[in-house]
Amino acid sequence: MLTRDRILQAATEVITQEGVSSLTLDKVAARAGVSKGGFLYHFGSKDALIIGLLNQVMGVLDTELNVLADGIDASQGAFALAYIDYVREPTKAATDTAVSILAAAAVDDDLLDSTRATFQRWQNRLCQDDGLDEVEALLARIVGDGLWLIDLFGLAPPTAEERRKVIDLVSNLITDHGAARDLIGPAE
Amino acid sequence: MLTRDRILQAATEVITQEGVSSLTLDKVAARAGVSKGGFLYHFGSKDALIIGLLNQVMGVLDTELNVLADGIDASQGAFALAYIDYVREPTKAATDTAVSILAAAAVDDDLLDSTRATFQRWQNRLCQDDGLDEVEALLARIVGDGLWLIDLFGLAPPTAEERRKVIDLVSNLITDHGAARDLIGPAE
DNA sequence: CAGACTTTACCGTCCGAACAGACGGGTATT
DNA sequence: AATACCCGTCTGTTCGGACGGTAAAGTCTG
Repeated sequence: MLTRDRILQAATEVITQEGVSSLTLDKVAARAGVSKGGFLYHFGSKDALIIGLLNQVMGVLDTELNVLADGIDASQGAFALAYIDYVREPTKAATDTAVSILAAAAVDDDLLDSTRATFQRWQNRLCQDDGLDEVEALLARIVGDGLWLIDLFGLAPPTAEERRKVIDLVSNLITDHGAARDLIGPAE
Repeated sequence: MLTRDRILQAATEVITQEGVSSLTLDKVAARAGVSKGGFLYHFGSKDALIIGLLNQVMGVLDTELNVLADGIDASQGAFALAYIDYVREPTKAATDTAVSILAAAAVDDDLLDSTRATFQRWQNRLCQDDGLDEVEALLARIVGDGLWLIDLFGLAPPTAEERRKVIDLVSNLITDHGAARDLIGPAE
């Protein structure tokens, strides 16, 4: 395994196990089995480490999301369905991403720029490429992100069954196109 | 204005304007117009400051949420409607709360314990006291939290119109009890 | 006087970063 | 093939500075 990858993995472990405040260069270097200088050869600064971390975890998430979307048999809204389907249960990749974003926000908000761009790409794909109703697509993302936030901070997370029911509800809303429009109608 | 309150306000300003990493005792004390010793008289540690911060902002949020719920004319689901209604547009109170939670998570995850308890209270009220369908209530909270997360990190936030449409959709889903059940049905 | 509040001065720790140099594989030169 | 050289990788150490926290003295008010 490349030293660089070992460092990234070590950083992820430190954050998930000991929290964002414990993410120090010394600790990451020690856990990666490399000296501090060796660490700094690969990542010239703490910011560089976090950017590398974000690129990795967001890349994994993006890939898994695409794989999931490809496997869904639906004429429309495959990506939207994949997006909420992805949070059916908390995964390691989702957790890693969440804590990385948290770390980035804690250190310097600007580090999230590329992450924001990725989310914008996802949002565009949800709205345009999927040929889905704009509102339904947005709902899928918001629900996905909401569950993700709840998991991240442990804010009264729903039971597995509740979770399943909500995701099924939104999935059906997306699949059954008439339903959402009927619900939107009366309000306008 | 009491020194203690000035300190809390200063802390909020520092976080929102300069980021979580800039939340240092010196900076907060300076902005509050008090010496470091004076600061430490009111908050014995940085942890104490964050706990005080969380108590304040969560208290404000709780109050505003209740006021909003009282003003909603609905036989059922008033609190759920208030919950998503609250995020129709980003408010200062919501932002303050978000960054405070972020700061707490960055410093020490355990500081969020009381915050978790508050969310659990909200969740219980959504499910039980409101006499609303469990799934619809949970959906309201997830959508509310999702929008809140998106605002917090600026992750491809929706336009005002998109935002309104999604919230209306969920509101109608809650108000029109048949709709959700019809959508849940086919999946079981 | 008493107690609440505030200030000044200081300490120990930890962290991010810089740096000089060691090791070693590969390459060019002879 | 032997020598000399280079460069990517990594090591150990060092340093300046910032930060959280302590202690004790001073001030204002009732």
